[in-house]
Amino acid sequence: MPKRDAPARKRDAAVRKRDALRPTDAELEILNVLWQRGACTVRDVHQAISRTKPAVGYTTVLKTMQIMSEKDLVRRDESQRAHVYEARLAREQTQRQLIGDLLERAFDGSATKLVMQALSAQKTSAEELSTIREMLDEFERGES
Amino acid sequence: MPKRDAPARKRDAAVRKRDALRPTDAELEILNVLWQRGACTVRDVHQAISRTKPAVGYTTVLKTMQIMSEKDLVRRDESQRAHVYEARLAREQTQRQLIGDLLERAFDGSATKLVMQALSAQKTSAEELSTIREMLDEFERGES
DNA sequence: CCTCAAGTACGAAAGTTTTCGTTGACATTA
DNA sequence: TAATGTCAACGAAAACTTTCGTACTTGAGG
Repeated sequence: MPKRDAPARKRDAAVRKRDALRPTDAELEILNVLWQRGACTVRDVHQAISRTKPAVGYTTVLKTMQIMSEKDLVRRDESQRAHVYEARLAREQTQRQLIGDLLERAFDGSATKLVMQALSAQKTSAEELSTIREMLDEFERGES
Repeated sequence: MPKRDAPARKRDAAVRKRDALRPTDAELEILNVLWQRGACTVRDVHQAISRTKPAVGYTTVLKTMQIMSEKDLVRRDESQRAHVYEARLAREQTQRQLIGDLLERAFDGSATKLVMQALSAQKTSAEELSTIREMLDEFERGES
């Protein structure tokens, strides 16, 4: 008869805590606001999101930000009545994490392939191409 | 009393059908096998995955592949007893889709920023850098 | 002190993803 | 043909995500 006993599968909250949590879509949307505007209250974030995305309730944003606080994706300053939230990681750090993740999951770890697809995913302008070229120069000086 | 009435939220399966579904983690793992080995039976995929990832049941893989078939992520040939599955999209297409998605969600649409983080996400070797440089040359010739 | 507005906290529901046990159909072979 | 093995289908549980209603708390004005 079916009855698997308490699988205790997957990462549990405690384990998850510090190991490079991948933000979900809704979380990333909130992080984008925090990165753009710096430390914010829930109301700030809610209003910012409402501008582009019409219908999402205040408490939905609040709840999500509370969860993000538990996951340690954001830091919360409770000294004021309206708590102030701040992204724990810099945007670039999270971006690298997301890319690293995608690299592993879909590109077999090959940054070259990823860059190649990134450039063909959308037409890249001449200026962008030369920006990237300069970047490569710097990388070559810095690393190898 | 709390009781929101049948929100019918989110994309429903029918709507989702054709519009560039983002494969989930488990789905992507299966797609990786299909891209690498071509058309496969469930058993093939299960064995391939078992090699790197120890404990995931056969029926789990089967069910996931059935769902992928419903979502049209894979095509299924039922003419044999052991159905044969094949990725519907080429690897590169899916990669571009995933990148496009990430670009929007976390990079404000800037491919340049993404490339920059991709290169710093992992140390890129000199050979890789020159490969990318060649790629840029081609792009410049081809496009602008 | 009382009320009102602005906040947070709580909990639950619905949606989505991942997991797998069980069943029954169909082959192979002893 | 009966036993054994392989497979797809089904259904459901558990984890994860998103959503929001409701209740409680607190500070400001009256």
